[in-house]
Amino acid sequence: MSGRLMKVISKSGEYGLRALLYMASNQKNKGYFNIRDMSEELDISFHFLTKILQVLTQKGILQSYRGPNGGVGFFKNPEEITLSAIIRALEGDDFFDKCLLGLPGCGERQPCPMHAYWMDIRNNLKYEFETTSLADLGQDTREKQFRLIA
Amino acid sequence: MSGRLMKVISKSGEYGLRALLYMASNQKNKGYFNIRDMSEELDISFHFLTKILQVLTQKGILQSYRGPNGGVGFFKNPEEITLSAIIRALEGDDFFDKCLLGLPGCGERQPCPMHAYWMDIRNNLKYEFETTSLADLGQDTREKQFRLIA
DNA sequence: AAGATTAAAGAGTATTTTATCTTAAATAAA
DNA sequence: TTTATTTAAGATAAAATACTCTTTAATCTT
Repeated sequence: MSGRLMKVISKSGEYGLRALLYMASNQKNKGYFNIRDMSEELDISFHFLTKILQVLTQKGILQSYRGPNGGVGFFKNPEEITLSAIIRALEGDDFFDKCLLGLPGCGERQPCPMHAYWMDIRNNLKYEFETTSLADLGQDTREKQFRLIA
Repeated sequence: MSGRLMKVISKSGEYGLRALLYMASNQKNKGYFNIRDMSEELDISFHFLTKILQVLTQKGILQSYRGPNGGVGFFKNPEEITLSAIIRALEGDDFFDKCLLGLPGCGERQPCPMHAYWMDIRNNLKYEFETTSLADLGQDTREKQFRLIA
């Protein structure tokens, strides 16, 4: 029962977010990011990362190009990509609506004991995530040289 | 990549918390709660629940008794059991200290891009969980007849 | 057009989490 | 002291998540 940690997001979520932060903080105006290079830079399994970025492409956050000098690039402008959109793409659309106790259909009509309490916290988190853009985080990462690897 | 939800706590965490809320909202001044009965009442696998409650006993939140009319009861007064203590017992002691990106050793000295931002959110959550007692939640549950089952 | 490069897709493996089943140990009651 | 009851503990199974490997499709270069 120990060893588990506040795992708000899955490994896929962690890796996807790290990749996006990497891309946003290494703004190149043209061209695509090579996934192999990124996987080595970030020390993430290449195939696994590929699949995660695929999802982000399917969700309309990234676009991809095959062939020599191919890779992935932003489809939307990082200014318009919220942390919320990223997390929802990677973790599921109902990410911010889940009951703390895991009860299905928990809500105003049939609340669990934690409902009102947890909703406040959740909504706060939701607001924070909705008002933070990838561009902001990327700029911070670049300027303050924040680390993206262990 | 869909179907995953904001899983702040594991199934063990959900079940353990639900059981504690059940106990706190069914205050009997003497005697122990029978685990079999609770497992049926809450629709949680008996053996799994037993193991979870075992952990809460080992962590000094509950006490247990074997044999006829045995069961589990509070070791500490629910007034003095914080939500924080419960979550930490069930999810690990470092629950509120984990990096959103999963980077080991993330902190002031070597922050990830999310560190300051996430720390604020985490600390807020931590504060909320530390200032909420099981007795309060249990009283609410009883008075407002909140549900603990699907 | 042929070959090289790169992401997409699918199948397969490993690890972790969740759940079950069996046996042991403690306690109580007859 | 025997039997019934109940939690503890350990072994096993199933499901979910994380990761790897192989093949395919798109694109570029020559």
